[in-house]
Amino acid sequence: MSTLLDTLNPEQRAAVTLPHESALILAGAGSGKTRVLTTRIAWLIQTGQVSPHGILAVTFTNKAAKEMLTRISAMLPPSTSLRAGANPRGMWVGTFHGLANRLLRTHWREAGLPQSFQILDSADQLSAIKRLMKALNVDTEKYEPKKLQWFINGNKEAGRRARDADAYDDYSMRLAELYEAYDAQCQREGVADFPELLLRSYELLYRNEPLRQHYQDRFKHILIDEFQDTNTLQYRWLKLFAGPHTVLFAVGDDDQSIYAFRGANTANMAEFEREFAHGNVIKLEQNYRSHGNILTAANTLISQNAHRLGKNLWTAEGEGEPIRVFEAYSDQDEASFVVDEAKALNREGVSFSDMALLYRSNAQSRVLEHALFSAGVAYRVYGGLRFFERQEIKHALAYLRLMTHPEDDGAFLRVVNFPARGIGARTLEQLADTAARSGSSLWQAACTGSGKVAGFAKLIEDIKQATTGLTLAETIDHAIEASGLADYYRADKDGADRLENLNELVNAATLFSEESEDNTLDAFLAHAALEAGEHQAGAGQDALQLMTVHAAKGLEFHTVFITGLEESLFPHEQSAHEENGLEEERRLMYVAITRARRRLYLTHAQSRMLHGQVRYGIPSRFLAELPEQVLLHLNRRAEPSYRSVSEPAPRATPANDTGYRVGQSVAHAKFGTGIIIDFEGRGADARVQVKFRDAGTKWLALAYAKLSPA
DNA sequence: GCCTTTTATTTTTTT
DNA sequence: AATAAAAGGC
Repeated sequence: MSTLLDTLNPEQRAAVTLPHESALILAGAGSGKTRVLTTRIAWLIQTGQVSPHGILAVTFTNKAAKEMLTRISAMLPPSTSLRAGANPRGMWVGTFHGLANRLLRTHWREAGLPQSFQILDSADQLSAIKRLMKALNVDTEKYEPKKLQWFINGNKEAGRRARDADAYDDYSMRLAELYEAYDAQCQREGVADFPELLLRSYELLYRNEPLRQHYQDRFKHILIDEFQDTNTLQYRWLKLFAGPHTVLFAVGDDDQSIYAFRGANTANMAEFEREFAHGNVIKLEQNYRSHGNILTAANTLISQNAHRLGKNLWTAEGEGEPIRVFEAYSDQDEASFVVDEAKALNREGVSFSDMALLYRSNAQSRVLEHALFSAGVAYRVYGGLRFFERQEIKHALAYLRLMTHPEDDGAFLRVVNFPARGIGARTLEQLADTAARSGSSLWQAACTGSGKVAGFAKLIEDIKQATTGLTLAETIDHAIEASGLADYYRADKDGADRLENLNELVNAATLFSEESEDNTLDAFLAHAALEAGEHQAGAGQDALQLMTVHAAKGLEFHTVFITGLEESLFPHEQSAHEENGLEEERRLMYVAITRARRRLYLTHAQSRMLHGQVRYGIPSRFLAELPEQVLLHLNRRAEPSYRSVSEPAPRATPANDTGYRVGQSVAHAKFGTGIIIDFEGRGADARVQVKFRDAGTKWLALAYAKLSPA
């Protein structure tokens, strides 16, 4: 027992062994947050205060859930061991969405869903919305499908159905109407989008007293990780599980709240303190991860946010190395710098898997990947194009969905004519009419019809017949062949990759059957929707880790490269239009910095390929917000020293008599500093377009504007 | 009705 | 740059 607690500091120990009352743990980055959470679970079980059956632990990502299970089972004696994925002792550990799904699968009847209801991911949801708008003849110029999706999800995440939605003018009232129609369509087709999983299970427990009583009695302890990321609905969801005797243990860090864009509400922390913790708040401020300079940088940066609960991390470690700042000539130059440094570090003994290459948005990984590939450095990309979101996989999944749940019109439309079987727009219109008139699904209309459409229905039926009794993997394999998907991609000259991915899907199914206790097709389809990014080939190898800053939360590395530190990229220009957008970007930067244990690189490029053209950027304001004494500027030079061999020397700027060139930093008496992004005319007529750090982008006549090189 | 070419649009972050 | 929607030819 004591061994569990031996290595904890006093605050951590206090948190782990808190008596039987709810508490809020404010845990800074690297303060042992996950450790405290998992140790508390192990401690509760070992001291016999609760059986695993009575524990509910909620996380946000699948990665975190897996990590938690692994750590808990390592702390408990083998007899109590918990297989990853399965939970023989009945502990509930998972993401909000995963647990909501579990609840709805168990109580589908009470929740008013078909047993085989399907889950729509964001892309599925958007196409369902487009389909709806088309059927209702909505002007998609005036009402953009994306806007409607945003409206629906925003309302659901706030716990509001269409009738309660914020509607104050004609426009939003129309949106609310469409929201209602969308929900009706989903209900008709027996599908649920992500926020629906939560809202539906919330309503289930809210309305069904015996059921609520059952779960409130069952779960004695509820533990929540990353509490700052909960949205209004998730918080209310949690509260339904909490009976009068339930102990809630919430761990969070307001400085790491980076999901406001999907409804996360940091006010939940204050609310929780008032409603449950009653001043029972423990701060974990000792950081065990990073050296001093890295922490100083992080603290200084985050202190510039106005909205904070307040907290300052400290470390017992020394200052460590300075933070290295590198200004690259171009994005390619930046990439080769990173590759060179990573290789050098690797030679010094740091494994590639202990280095992370972070960026603000997924699109930035391309150039980096290219440089790594050319240099022969193994790397692994997290997120980005997710496996289960590839079109060939989506097609295959659509066939599988039709087999188990034929009312899924979205799946039907996706593959009814893919591969092509002579069923065109005209035919489908007629089919949709028939279906609408009889209030049935496209599938039912197809079955009663004749010709090619009926042939398609028969094809699905045949596949279903032929696969009864087969294993999950065999079923999927057969469906891929019989549907004609495999042949289609075999005939396609660019189809080799896609064929391979389809093969990989069969492998994923095999793996899933081995690991999961429920190996039905429905369970696999839910898994595909909920864990779209978890399946990635190439694990286990010593590879450099590439991911967005968002994806890096909760992880740590010996060395971290933060790339693309330019205005409008990081902070992202979109954030300027959002309320408190800049503060969220700063928290994001804070998260990025605090991922590093020993060494941190911050890089930015003068020019970058963006939207298909070269753009000139100015250094991110976040660089200026860091204390100069912890920084080491690796270069301050005009010429690139790092350039890949394949890349041609930078184009010489056309000779002109002005002494200025595109890409150059300049200072203006009134507008401050900026960078020249375009040039026009010569001599006395010469004008330059300058992107200023604070004053926006302006055209200036060189003869009048008093510019000076900066 | 199918398939290729052109045109437009888009790009934040995730369950 | 890359992809989706639209248009045009077969």
